[in-house]
Amino acid sequence: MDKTYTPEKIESKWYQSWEQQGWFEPKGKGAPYCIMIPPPNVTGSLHMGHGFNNTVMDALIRYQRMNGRPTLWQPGADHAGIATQMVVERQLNAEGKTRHDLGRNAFIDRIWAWREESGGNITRQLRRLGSSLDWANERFTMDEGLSDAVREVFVRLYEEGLIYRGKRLVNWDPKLHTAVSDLEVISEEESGHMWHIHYPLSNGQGRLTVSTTRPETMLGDCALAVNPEDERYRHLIGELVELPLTGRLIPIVADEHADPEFGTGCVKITPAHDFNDYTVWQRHRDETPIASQPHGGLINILTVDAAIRDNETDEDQLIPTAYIGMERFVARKQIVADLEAQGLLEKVVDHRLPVPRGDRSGVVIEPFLTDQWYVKVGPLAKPAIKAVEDGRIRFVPDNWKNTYFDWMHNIQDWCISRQIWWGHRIPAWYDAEGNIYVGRNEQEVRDRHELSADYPLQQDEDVLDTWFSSALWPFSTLGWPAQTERLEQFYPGNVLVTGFDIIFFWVARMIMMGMKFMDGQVPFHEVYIHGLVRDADGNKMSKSKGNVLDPLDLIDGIDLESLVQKRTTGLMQPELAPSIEKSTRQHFPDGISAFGTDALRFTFCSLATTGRDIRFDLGRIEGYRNFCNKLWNAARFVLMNTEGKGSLSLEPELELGITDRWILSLQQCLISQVRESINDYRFDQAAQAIYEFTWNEYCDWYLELCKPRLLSGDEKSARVVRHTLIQVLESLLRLAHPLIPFITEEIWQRVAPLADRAAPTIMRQPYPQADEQLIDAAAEAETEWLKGFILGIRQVRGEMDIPPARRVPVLLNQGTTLDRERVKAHGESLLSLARLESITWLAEGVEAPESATVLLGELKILIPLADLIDKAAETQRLTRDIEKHSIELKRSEGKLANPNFVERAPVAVVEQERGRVAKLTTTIAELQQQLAQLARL
RNA sequence: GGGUGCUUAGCUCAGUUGGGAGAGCGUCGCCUUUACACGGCGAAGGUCGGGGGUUCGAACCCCUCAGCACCCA
Repeated sequence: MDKTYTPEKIESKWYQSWEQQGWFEPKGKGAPYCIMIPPPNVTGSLHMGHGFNNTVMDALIRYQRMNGRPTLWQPGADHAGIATQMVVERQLNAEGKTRHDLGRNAFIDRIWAWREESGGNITRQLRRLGSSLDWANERFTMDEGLSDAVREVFVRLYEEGLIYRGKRLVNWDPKLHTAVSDLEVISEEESGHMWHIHYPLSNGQGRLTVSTTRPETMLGDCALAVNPEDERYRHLIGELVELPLTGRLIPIVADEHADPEFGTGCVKITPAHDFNDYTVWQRHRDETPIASQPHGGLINILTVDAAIRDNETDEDQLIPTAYIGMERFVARKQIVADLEAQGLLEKVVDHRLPVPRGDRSGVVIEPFLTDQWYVKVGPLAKPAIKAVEDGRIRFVPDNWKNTYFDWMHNIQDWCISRQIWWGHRIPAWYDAEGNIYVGRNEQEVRDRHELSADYPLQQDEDVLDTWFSSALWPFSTLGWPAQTERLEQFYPGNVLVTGFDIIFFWVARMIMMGMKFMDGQVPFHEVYIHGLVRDADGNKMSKSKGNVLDPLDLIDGIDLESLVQKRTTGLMQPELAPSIEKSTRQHFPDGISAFGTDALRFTFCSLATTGRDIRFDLGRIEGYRNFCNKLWNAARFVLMNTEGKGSLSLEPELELGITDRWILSLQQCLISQVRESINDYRFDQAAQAIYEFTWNEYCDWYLELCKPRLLSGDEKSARVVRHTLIQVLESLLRLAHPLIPFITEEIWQRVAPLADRAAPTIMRQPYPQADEQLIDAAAEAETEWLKGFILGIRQVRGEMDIPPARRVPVLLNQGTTLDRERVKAHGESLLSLARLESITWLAEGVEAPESATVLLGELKILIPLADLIDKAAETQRLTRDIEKHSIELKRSEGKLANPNFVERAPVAVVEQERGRVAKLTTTIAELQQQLAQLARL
């Protein structure tokens, strides 16, 4: 083995071999275990969140696979309708073309071509992460099978009346020219203004002042509203005002939507361009003054580009000619200017307001009146709520169910149509009369409705929301609507692993759809919600902030210039490049060095606590790379001492020593702990337990304790050591494999034959199980004594700056028979680990020389000062020690002096306190005696 | 406005049912001791956000205040 752990040498080789041998496929009998991958966007690339998410899933999958269960981790990607279309449109733009130049079919061909090119990116990343996905059954939401499922679900829901088409206000993205769902709109507070505008009363007796943040929409006003309780305006209800710039007369209505505290307390109602106004309009639309407005008051004034539209032939001058064709913000400026010129603008005040933006395009979303398809969610939500309420689905951590319930209880109908080309085309056909025919395909529609082959039908131009197909993922990937064996075996899945950001988008919808189409069976029994990966400063990682990290860059490393390059190209807002470059240079002055997959995975695991934010800083991953190196070198040591050294089995004539029994005992404890932690999704605890055992017990103590035994010439003892070294390491490798698959496989291949366990892969070896027989409290106690002895001496050495090369003599005084036995038994270990020159029992009645003292229970360990130790330093050390202990003693005595404590606290606690006092008292006495002696000499 | 979560060592975070606060990184000493300097040994460092309450006893339970973050309207 190489002296230093070099991950790149082992990682690609093993993954290829695993995949080729088919070890990722579900095999065997027993209870199946299944996880569906949250499908990444096919054209995207994995970010740290994916890395984290997939590490956790792979750890679970490898764990269960080693437990012998037929294990399926279902891979695949979704088609990411809007995002993907945007990418390809940008490519076209760069060529000076638009999608309309190509036409629908050619454009879609082009997207498929792009998918071929970019889809491999994600799967390559997943492979580099070590993900043991069942690649032979990879799925894509636009594949034929999954598209069948989409059509089937659409038709069935439509036939049940759970999908309908309606003209509604939607969130309209004026850049992408499509409706988007509520969830795809991000509302954040931005600086804006509040305009106070005068609307003259039609009777010439004054005016009413309204406050608005969107003056340009006034062209579509159908009323003003005041609060019915508002004394200031009550007398005006029912009167008419003149809508400035248009001359149209509109009524003043009473509605609670008008907040007397907000602005002037008088608000304009523009139902076609504001969701709240729309509901106001619904309440008042039957009242004549509003009903008699053009279009019944529901007046749209914008084009799909969010520019002021032209008048229709029968509308006369509804929209003033001056503004026609103006983009919305240009129109705003002009309208405000015109109002001001007419003396109708009272004032403009600065105002912070939430501005809705499309999560893909970044432009301000416009409420817009269009025909769209909706899913009526209420009836689907009911059983989905119940499933979580009665525990058929469990959220981990549990409190996320509240988030789920909140949303499910207030759920809105889901707008599922998108005015784009890339996606599942809505299986609805129209005839010239406006009839709608829904079916699995055109032929079915014709057959069902007895339409002749030449009867003209036009398919709906729109496609479905990507999440519509993602919602079917847990069963569509398994072959549904066909009743396949895989579906039978792996639905429902065991756990869904995801971040909390898509509980609404995806988790809830999967539950609804799964239960609807799989006979009420939930799609998974547990939902493990983990935190979101953030940068070292706690900021969300995003391309526009320029703080994203590619997991592969942590695995392979990247130099600074390439990193800057990567972060500053392809930006939606190129003007951010300089600041991104600056902060990148600041955060990564030397670029990123190569840490390897295992170190990255171990880091992710150790960050998997119950919190919601996961800050990722390089210090952590570096530490775990060092851990891998430690494991590597420990293995190297073990192999150096075991390979070619004859039989390593525990022959009958051999007997385990104390420390052998000790490390084996600890390991059983570790195994239970790790199993428990993984079962609870506490990968941080699993990782920490493995780290701690490997480094702080196995390497720091067991390996060190082995050295003198291997060199002692006692062949029996050496054989026992070799046996134990290899057994513990072999088991440890299996235990750690789900977290760090590559290094464990690489080492295991060398180690397993020595432990009589040779096999083609560690992946399909049994996961370790604690053996109660090996738990050995006596060995643990004795080893603790041994460690205490050594630590005491090391402490003195450390504090006195005695170099390790300098061996020191030690005198022992007092102590019990047990101490004498133990000193005898572990003499070699003590000499070696504490770097002693000699151990001598002080003869009866002989005065001890000037010494530094360590207390180990009754035993006094003396290190003669000679020329080693500074008397003043030792005095200081003792004094400080006495002080420390005295403070503790005082506290304990205080407690015991309180009768309430003695009476009411449990006996064990009181006893513990008494024991503490006794021990501290003698310790302090000993130390004081030592101090006095030192002073006397 | 409603909701959720957070505040523990310089930094990032653990902390089981209430019974003497821990880790990693960083810092400071000593050390090329033959697996490992991606290392070894030792050390320093905390009023557990503030205040109040319950309790014999609170980082943990309750109330309150402050700050931060996120979600929903």
